[in-house]
Order: sequence, then C-alpha cells, then structure tokens
Amino acid sequence: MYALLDGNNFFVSCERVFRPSLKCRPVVVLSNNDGCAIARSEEAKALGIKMGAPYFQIRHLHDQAGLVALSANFTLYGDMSDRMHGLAAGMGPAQEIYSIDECFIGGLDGVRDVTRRARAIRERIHRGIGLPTCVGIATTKTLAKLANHVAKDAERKPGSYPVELAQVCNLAECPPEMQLHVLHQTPVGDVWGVGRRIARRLAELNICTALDLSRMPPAQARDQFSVVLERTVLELRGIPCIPLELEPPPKQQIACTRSFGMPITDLPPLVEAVSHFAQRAAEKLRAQGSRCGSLLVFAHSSPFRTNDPRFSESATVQLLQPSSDTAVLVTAAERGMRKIYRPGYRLAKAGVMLLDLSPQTREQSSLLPDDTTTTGRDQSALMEAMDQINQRWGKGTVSAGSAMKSGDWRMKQERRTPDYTTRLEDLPTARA
DNA sequence: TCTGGGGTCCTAGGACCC
DNA sequence: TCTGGGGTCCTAGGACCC
Repeated sequence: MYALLDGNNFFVSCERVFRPSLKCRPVVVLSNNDGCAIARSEEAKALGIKMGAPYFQIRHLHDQAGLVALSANFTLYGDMSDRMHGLAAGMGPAQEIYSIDECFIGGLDGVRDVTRRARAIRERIHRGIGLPTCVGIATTKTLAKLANHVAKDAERKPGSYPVELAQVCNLAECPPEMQLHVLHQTPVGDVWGVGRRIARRLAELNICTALDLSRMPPAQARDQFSVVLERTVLELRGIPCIPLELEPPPKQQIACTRSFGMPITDLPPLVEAVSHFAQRAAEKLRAQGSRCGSLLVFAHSSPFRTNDPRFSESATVQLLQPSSDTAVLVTAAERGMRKIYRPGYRLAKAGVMLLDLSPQTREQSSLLPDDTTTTGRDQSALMEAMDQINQRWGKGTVSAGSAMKSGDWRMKQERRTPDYTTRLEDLPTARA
C-alpha cells in the first residue's frame, strides 16, 4: 500500500504563506529568466493560463484580471519542501521523496486507520507551515498517483467525485464500482508514465481512459510500446511493479544550464557564464561525493527566433583523470567554449554538463609523468574549504576568478520575493 | 522585445568480438 | 562463388517526469 502526498500548486502556495494578500487572486510563478508560468493558482488556471505559457503572452492579464506574476524563488521552495517532507514522513514507516512537492509513503499495510492518519498529517502540515496538500492512497504507486488526482478533483471540481474523497482519497477503501468509475473517468494521458505521444498512439488503438489501458494485454503493451508501459498496465491492475526508492541513487550526470537575460554574441561573457556554470556544477558534484571523467559545454541561439541565423554546438572535453576540482572543471569548460564559439550569432542559452561520474574514492595519481594538473590533498582541502564557506556565508561568497557573476548574461528575475525562511535579513515581521 | 531547468530510462542501430 | 550467429558495449534519439 502506498500513499502519495503532494502540495497543491506548490510554488504559489509557498508564496502565499508569506503574502496572504495573494490568496484568492490569480497568481503564477515564472520559470528562470521570468520566461514562462511553471505554477498557477486555481484562479490563474480558471483564467485559462496553461502550464508553461510564456509570460509575454499572459502579461496583459495583469491589467485585465489582476494576475500576479512572481519570479521563481527556489531557495524558499526548497526550504518549505524540506519542512513538508519532514512532516509527511510521519504518515508511515518508509518515505520516498519523489520531487520538490511530492513524496510517496510506503509500508502502510501494517498501519491502522491509514485514511484517518493521512487526514491528520495533512492537517498538521497545514497548521504547521501553511501549505495545502492532497493525499492519494492505493495498492500501487501508479494508482496512488491516480487517487491523488481524485482527491484534488473532488476538492476543486464539486460534483466530479463524492466529497468524502476530497483532499484524501483511499482508492483501496472504495467499493469496486467506484474504483472502476475512477479509472473510467481518468483520461489515459493523465496516467503517470503516459505522456502526450503515447496517449496519441494509444488513442489510435481506441485506448482512451485509464480503464481501457488497465485492460490492455501486458504483452501487447510491451511489444508495441515498451516495458515501461507494460509496468503501467500491471500497476493499474493493482500489481506493484515500481518499488519505493528510499535513498536517491547518486546522479549519473549533473548539469548547470541557463538562458541568458539578453542575447550574447561575444566570447568573453560566454566564457564567464560557462565558468560560472562549471563552478556551480562542481559544487553539486562534490556534494554527492563524485568525480567526473568528462564535461560537455553547449551554447545555442533561440529556437524561437526563426529569422536569426541558427547556432547550436557542443563540445565534450575529456579530463586527463576524473576530477571534482573547480579549477580543473572551469578550465575544461572554458576550453570547450572557445572551441565551439563562432562570432555573429545571438546566443540565448549555454550550459555545462558533467558526465562519466564515479564515486570520489581514494586519490588516484596520473600515469602521465608530466601531468601538471594540480591534484592531491591540498586541492581537495581547498575545495572543501570553499564549499564550507559558501554554505555558511551564502552562495558565491568565494568563487573561482573567472567565474565572477557580473555580466549581463545573468538571468532576469524582476519579481522575486524575499528568502523569508533562509536569510535573517528577510525574516518577515509580524505586526500587532 | 519577451518562450525554464534538471533529470531518468528505454530502444534501435552500429561497432566490435569470438 | 560462397558470406553465421550470438553477444556486449556505446551512442543518439525519443519519451517521460516534475
């Protein structure tokens, strides 16, 4: 038995905790660079704003309908997320943190009164940190996801489902007719693991609802699609195929990529940007205790500006030996960028990806006699000191020389809210 | 003028080996 | 003139997730 708990309109809800005036208003949170809407309040959804809608296309709704648009504040959301997951863990013996706003709880078979317990946890989260959540409970993760949809729909679309299912829906407790009804009401594209493409192909086979999909022969799902879809079919039938992942496996690649605040044509700001990306990526790399064997740098022009000349290049730089040293990675990133750079293009985005990750174990010295790369204890001690300083005093307190964050490649974030929960200066003040 | 970022897994096809 | 079969590894591309 699994439960899935997730925060409703998570980023918007985080913002509303500290600005109650945003309640009952249409609110969106924008992606980096204030590019497009990545979270919407119910009121914003009612205005017809789609997930991913470019901001410039919905900006007029500010005057027309009082839309409030905020820059993403991931520091705030990450901290609220930690608190939410901490409270959610009380629901059962095992927890998988699936994303910033969702977690699965497993091992519920031995837990008495699961539904009531889920309601109590929801209440505790709401009282404790002010976030609204919904919980779906079922025999498999895929069905728990589905139940979670039901809990949400029952709450916000009166009449769609019985009110008892609002906020917390335990599908396993529902009578069989209701279970069938739920599967029948769910479009196949809303099933976890079925995206737009596969939904379209399934529709050609006359498979349009979750119920239809659950009745597809698993072998056919495997032959005509993939083992992934076969698992989904089985999960919809109540046969668990996707286990709980208690500990996140170490990442196999680490990326840092950004769209620029304005188009870049010159080499120096590009080098500065990728140096910065390499530095950030190196921090993430060390945080999970890994080294990387190679690094990929890319840059491209805007795919949306069809009149501009197109540019899209990448270079993979092999390191002499695996490293997690900021200086080594920054140097490699710069080299890659100099290699792919061509003048005359308006570049919109660039990034660095660390590949061939392996665990940071013992020091391994180079076989090459004249390898001048600085290695060994001194360098890793320096990295450790850098990470600690930045952790204690804030990101970017110390940084590699070429990676200073000064240029106009920096992203636009014109409507960012304060770091209410992680910076003393931003602590909200309560007035009597 | 203005369109995000960071991941995973699976599959097909080619290279290579015996 | 005749030209196998089975396996592994790697990569690129597609699909999905939030």
